[in-house]
Amino acid sequence: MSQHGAQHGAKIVTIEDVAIAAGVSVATVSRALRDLPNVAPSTRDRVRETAAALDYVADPGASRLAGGLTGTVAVAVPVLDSWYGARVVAGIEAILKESNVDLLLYAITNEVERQAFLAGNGAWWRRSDALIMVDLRISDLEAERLAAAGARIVTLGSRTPSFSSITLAETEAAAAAARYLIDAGHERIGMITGVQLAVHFRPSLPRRDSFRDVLVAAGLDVSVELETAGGFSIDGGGEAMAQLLDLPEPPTAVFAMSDVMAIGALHLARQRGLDVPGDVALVGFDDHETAPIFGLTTIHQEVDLIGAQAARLALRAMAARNSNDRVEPEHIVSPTHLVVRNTA
Amino acid sequence: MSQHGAQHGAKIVTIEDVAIAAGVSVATVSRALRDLPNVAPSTRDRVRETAAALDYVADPGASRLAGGLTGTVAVAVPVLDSWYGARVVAGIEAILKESNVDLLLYAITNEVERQAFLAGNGAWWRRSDALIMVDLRISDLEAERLAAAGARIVTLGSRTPSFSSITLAETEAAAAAARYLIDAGHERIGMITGVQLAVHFRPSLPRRDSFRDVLVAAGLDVSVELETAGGFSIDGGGEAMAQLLDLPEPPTAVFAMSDVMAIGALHLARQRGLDVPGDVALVGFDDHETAPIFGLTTIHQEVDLIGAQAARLALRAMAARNSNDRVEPEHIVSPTHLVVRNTA
DNA sequence: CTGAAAGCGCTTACAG
DNA sequence: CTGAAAGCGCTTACAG
Repeated sequence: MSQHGAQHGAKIVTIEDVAIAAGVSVATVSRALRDLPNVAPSTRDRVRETAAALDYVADPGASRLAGGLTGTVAVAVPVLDSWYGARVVAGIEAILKESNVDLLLYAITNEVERQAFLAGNGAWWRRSDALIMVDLRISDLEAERLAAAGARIVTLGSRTPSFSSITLAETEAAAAAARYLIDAGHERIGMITGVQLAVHFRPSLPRRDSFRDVLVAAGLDVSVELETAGGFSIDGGGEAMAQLLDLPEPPTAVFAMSDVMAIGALHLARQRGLDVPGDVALVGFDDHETAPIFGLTTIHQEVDLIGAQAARLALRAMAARNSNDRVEPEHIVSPTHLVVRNTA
Repeated sequence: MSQHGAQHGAKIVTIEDVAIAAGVSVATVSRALRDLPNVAPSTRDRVRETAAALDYVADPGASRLAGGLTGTVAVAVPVLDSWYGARVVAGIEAILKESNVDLLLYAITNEVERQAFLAGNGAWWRRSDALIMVDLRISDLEAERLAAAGARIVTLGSRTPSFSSITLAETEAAAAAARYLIDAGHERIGMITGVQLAVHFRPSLPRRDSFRDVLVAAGLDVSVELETAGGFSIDGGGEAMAQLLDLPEPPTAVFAMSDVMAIGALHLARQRGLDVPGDVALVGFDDHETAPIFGLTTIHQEVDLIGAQAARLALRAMAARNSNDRVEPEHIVSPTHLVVRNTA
């Protein structure tokens, strides 16, 4: 006997075991278990019961090899250990688990990795039935190519014509934040963006653009020195804030494009003895779990829900493979709203 | 032609393509690429080059089916979207990526899932070469059985004789916290534990026990009402704190077994107009990224390092399968230390 | 509605 | 040191 089976020694139940026990052929077991047509209802039931009794689960590797599904969804995230990233992945996992689908996790941290990942020599391609890309840049052309090659993808945070997507209603949200600050009488407003992190990281761009647009429309100054980058970290947020406050003519209000950066900014302002919002008003983005504690005025987004929705879209894409339909991409825009607390 | 290959359409390079291109048999390619003995150095080099040129990667499913490795490590965590959980997973991912090993992620949230997971009908068993269990309870007996069945496991946060492990030097740390508070003159000390979360979640137990031991040794009161559970959440920490403060004779110092709970506790104390540490001193555990911002006195642990170490142990366990050695389990104790800031 | 057979891409004895 | 062959556990045409 080969060494095989000796390693992860649990007596593995194969499709043949089920076939014998149910008194049918392996082909019938295969069909019955996957709900394919042309199986007598009574047979289907019997096979199902035997399989359940035997605790049978099809080997994903063998299944895929033979042309079936792997029962796996790949998830690619730029930053795993951020509040947002972790929550989205957790949200995805919870839904996949319900359908008994496994999750293959990839952290794609830079452009080189991103390219290699999408290129196709990447592993997800042969190990999963669908891919969820979290806040990873993808051009319409890239998406089109991948779709043509048969990839099943769900994009989160960016949108292409080819794949289902979930994007934030952040244009509206950022605009709302801008209007709120303008209505409060601010005329010099700074921004802490996240761009430093990487070119391939989408979300801060529309956020920034729409915020800026409102300022422009209101005739306010939007010169470059009013825009700093905080790299989506606490310390980065603090440094960005310092830079803004050190300006000859510092802003009286600041919009930070993530709560984590806002927290850093808030801390720095207070360290300098400034009153927030008295001396500088501050608006964040995310509604982080600690936002209530800091009394942070911020833009709320439904992070948990987003993950769940992405998972459901991915599941739908997998299922479609069975029926061989090319599913019509579905585009979800996740709502956001301004939560006014004490910093603005 | 079957539908196969049509789905994830990228022209997949197989071992046969490499064999033909290199002018050898597939067996030789297989051996050369996996560094098995009995391959002429020149052949090995040639095969390697051709494989690289062709961007060949062995199909993990096929490889495992035939008795080889999957190139995958499974990771099981109780809570994915906690500061600790996310960081550990991120730390693991970073190291695995270096070796081109994929990560299969499972959230194991309750005892039922835990049992099913370890039982062997769980999917990781046939999909990965090793498993990293993060803060999941496992008895010596369970571990022994799994080891006998050939499982390759690394436990993080608990320790068994059978598998390599990483545990925190938390006994010392908790004791240090206790002594620190006692030396500061506190005679009535409360605890906010995390136990509510679940029985299967290890870490808070030794933490609690050793803290308690020092109190006992110092002759202090350790009656049950001084111990509350905060479920590892901000709000839970706040509620636990409220409970302690509402005691007829409230504690003058509190040890929260996670920073997140400590933050909730701190917030609640301040909401009640109490001065920290003037009215109640507070010590946390973790050294969370916001701990400096809150000025939280806490116990620092090397979360990033822990993940990396776990990944390396798992990689070692995988490699050992090749040489068929049963690796001697390695037990790492990760250092911790008290960081004194402003809350105690 | 069901089964026998081929084949997916690998690895491992077995010969040479 | 190398190759031909068997087989891992599945799914899918192809017959019936």
